[in-house]
Order: sequence, then structure tokens, then C-alpha cells
Amino acid sequence: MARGKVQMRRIENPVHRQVTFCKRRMGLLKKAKELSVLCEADIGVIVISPHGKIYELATNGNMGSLIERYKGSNTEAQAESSNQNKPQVIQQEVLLLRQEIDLLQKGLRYMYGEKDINHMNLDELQALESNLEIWVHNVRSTKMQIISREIEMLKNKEGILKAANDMLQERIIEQSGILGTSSDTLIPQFPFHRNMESDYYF
Amino acid sequence: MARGKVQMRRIENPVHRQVTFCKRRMGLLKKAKELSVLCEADIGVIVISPHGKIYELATNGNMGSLIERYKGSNTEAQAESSNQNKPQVIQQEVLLLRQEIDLLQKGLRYMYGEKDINHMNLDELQALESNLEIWVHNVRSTKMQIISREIEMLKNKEGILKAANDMLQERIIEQSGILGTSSDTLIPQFPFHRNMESDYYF
DNA sequence: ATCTATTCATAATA
DNA sequence: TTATTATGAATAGAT
Repeated sequence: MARGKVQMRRIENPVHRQVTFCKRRMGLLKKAKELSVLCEADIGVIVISPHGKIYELATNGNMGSLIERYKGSNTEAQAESSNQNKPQVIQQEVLLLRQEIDLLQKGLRYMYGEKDINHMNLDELQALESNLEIWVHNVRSTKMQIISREIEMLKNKEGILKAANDMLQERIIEQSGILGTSSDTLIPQFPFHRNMESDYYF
Repeated sequence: MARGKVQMRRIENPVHRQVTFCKRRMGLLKKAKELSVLCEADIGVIVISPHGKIYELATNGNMGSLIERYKGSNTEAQAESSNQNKPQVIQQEVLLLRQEIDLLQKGLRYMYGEKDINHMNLDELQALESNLEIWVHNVRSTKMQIISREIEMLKNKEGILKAANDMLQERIIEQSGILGTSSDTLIPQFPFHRNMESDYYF
């Protein structure tokens, strides 16, 4: 923003990072409040610093109720919260979480280039493979979103150009008539626009 | 902001209000993402429109774990959730495990070179996809190595067992001859070994 | 959705 | 944290 454009990556200098965290955190909460007031929306913001300190804002004054409303519209979270009423299910949950951690740790080690296959068995590799495939799928989806958006934009542009083109064509024909000029040298040059989709690559 | 300072109260014109809601909501989520990236904070934002539609952002990719962490550090909410039988300790455990998972996922994503999937352009996404595919391929190779090795081992074992089996069979026939015992009750039980490959699944 | 005149947010610095 | 200020960003109103 000021005195130089900022790169969107972790600020390495700890002092700068801390200052920026403080400023931008305040800015974020301010923006949230404004949106809430201007548009009558209920907004909750939770910020957890790298050191685990928590800052929050609930524009309706009650984060709890906001979370409930959020969960109420979210089946996954709903299932999660209903789980917590049954200790046995919680045990199961802990077990699953531990397994996930184990898998992630091993996947991480694998990523670091440690190909010691003694540390990962078939099932774990299978799970890692699935994770990677999900990831690939997500990346592809994002890619397709971008592509769709661009295509939409180009189609719009094309439509506009076509319309303008038609209008110009009409006007020229009109003028040809008025001026009594032979138009057969002009007409063949239309349309001026190109099909912009053909410029696009996937 | 632009063309006149805005008053901090509800926008009465419904069209203006809707437009502003859309614009500022996007701005808010963008700011949240930026703060998260720049300062390594975990941020959750929940926006509930006047019509009840919910927009959300969880920079760690999981609003559920964020809410758990929030509740874990919030005495009021903790009291609410600790109404349950004995799960306080377990709840704590779940919280810690979730934090660890968040951390590991972050590490994995870092390894993948993913900055922020929402801020990546087509080329970057393409590159990420290629990388992921290479990794999937590597994982599959490792998997196949393990499988091949196991099959090799099993074939070896099978060979050894077959040899031993043949030897034993010979010796028994031999002994049957020496002892004059009828061997027709024993022979049908051979071979003892099973084909171990048939137990193996891919 | 897109454009631009303005106001706002904030990076560097102290 | 707070204050200053040059600049980059966000966005209100209009199209």
C-alpha cells in the first residue's frame, strides 16, 4: 500500500510482521464492522496469531450464536458437533485424528525426499495417493474456474464487438446510399471482428 | 471512499446496499486472506447476509478446527461445551490434535509450493498440477516397488517351502518303504504348502 | 460488469 | 503500541 507495493507472502522480518499484523488486524475488524453496519449483515471474525493469541469480532455481540447459525447451515460441522455428545464417538474421533497426523507426518517425510519405503506401508501410500489426487482435482477445478471466467469475458467482448460491427456496417451502407457511392468495395471487408475464442488455449 | 464520503449507517437504497454488500464482502475476504498470508495467522470469517445466506472463509481450510481452537481459548464457550460428561480432557486432546493437523497440512502445502491457491494464475496452477502429478506418479512407483518386493519374497518362500515339501515327501516315502507301512493314507495330504500368492491383494 | 474520482489503509520509519 | 506521511488499494457513484 504505502511506500512500495507489498508482495503477497510471509513477511520475514519479525518486527515488520508484528507491526503489520497489528495494523491489518485492526483494519480487518474495522472493515467487518463497516460491512455489518452498512448492509445489516451479521459477521464473525476470528484471528489466531502465530503465537496462538486470539482476536475476535462478532457484530451481533455473540460469537456463540453466530457459530451456531453457521453450523446449522453446514452439515459437516453439524455432524461434528453432534459427535461431541458421545464420549465413545469422541474416542473414535481422536483415533482418526491420530491416524491422520501419522499419515501427514509420513507424507511430509516422503515429500522431503526420504524415499525410505520402510517408513510407509501400502495402505499409507494408498492414502497419500488419494490425498494427492484430491489435491490435483482441486487445482484443476480452480483452473477451470479461471478459464470459464475468462471465456465468459471474451464472449461478452465478442458480443459487444459484433453489435458495434453490425452498427458500423449498417451506417456505412446507409452512407453509401446517401453518397451514391458504390458499396461493393466495402462490404466484403466485414465483419471486422475476429472470433476471440479461437485465441484461447487450454 | 469514492465520490463522496459514506455515512456509517445502513444503506437505505436496497440496490446500493446489495451492490455494496457484494463489493465489500469480497474486499473483506481478500483482506483476511492477505493478513493470513503476510503474518501467518489463521483466520476465519463468517458473513451472514440479511437473507440468511452464509459466506465463509477459513484460511487454514477448515472452519471446524478454527472454531474448536477459538472455543478452547474462550472460557465462556468452554463452559458451554464442558457440560458434557467427562470430555474436557478429551476435548483438549482433540483441540491439540487438530492444531497439529493444521500445522502439518500447512507444511505439506508449503512443500507443494502452493502459495495461495486463490491467488494463483493459470500458469502457476498448471505448474502445480504437473508437480502433483509427478508426485502421484512417484507414490505409485514406490507402491509398486513394495508390491513387487513382497511378491518376490512370497515367491521365494513358496519355492523354499516346495523344496522342503518335496524333500519331506521323499523321506516319508522312503521311510514307508523301510517300515513296511502303507503310505496311501499319507500321500493324499501333500503338498502341505499353499500357494501364498493367492492371499495377496493389490 | 466496468470506470474513475476520491477516500481509505498502510509500509516504512521513527 | 503510536504517530507521520507518501503511496498503493478499495470503493461509491455513475455508466
